[in-house]
Amino acid sequence: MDFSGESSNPNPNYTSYPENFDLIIELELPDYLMLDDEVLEEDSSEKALGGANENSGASATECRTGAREKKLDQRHRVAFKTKSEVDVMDDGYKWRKYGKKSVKNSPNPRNYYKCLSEGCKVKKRIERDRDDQSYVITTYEGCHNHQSPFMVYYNQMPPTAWTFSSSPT
DNA sequence: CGACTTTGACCTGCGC
DNA sequence: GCGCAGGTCAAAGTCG
Repeated sequence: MDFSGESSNPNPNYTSYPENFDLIIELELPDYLMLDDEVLEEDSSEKALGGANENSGASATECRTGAREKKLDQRHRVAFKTKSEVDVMDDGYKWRKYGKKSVKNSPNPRNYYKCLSEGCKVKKRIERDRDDQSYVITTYEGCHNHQSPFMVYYNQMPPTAWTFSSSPT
């Protein structure tokens, strides 16, 4: 599967999840299996941490850094599983690989990426499902402080130009 | 030559 | 305190 802008897009709606994607993916990507129970756990622990008010409506400006903030920020983590032959799917953001690590109990290495956008600290991890290697598990951590370049590109175009068809006509 | 990837070393958190 | 596992760094290598 190739999500790059110039090729056919399996689901054009996926471009709409830059900020609240933890919610939106579930609604817009029926082919994706949500694995974000970690996020739910963090939600439940929020009260114990003082009840910082930044639920699913949290904006990029509410991202935090630091020890306690880091824990809170994990609530901005979402994982989903996609059946794909390629490991890295182009989600419209620019990523730089910064690490690769073999994981215990998994024959497949885990790859680590950072968002290349200036000031954006979003990270993602990509690994193959150890039970079914035809699936790729992608975990996003943090929230972008900018729009997807892919989304900006389409925002600049008239709505009539929003054709995602790969038809050569 | 610049941008990006690779990969081994190092750091940190957690369980025992 | 120790060891293990996960996460990050940074130098070297690769590619366009």
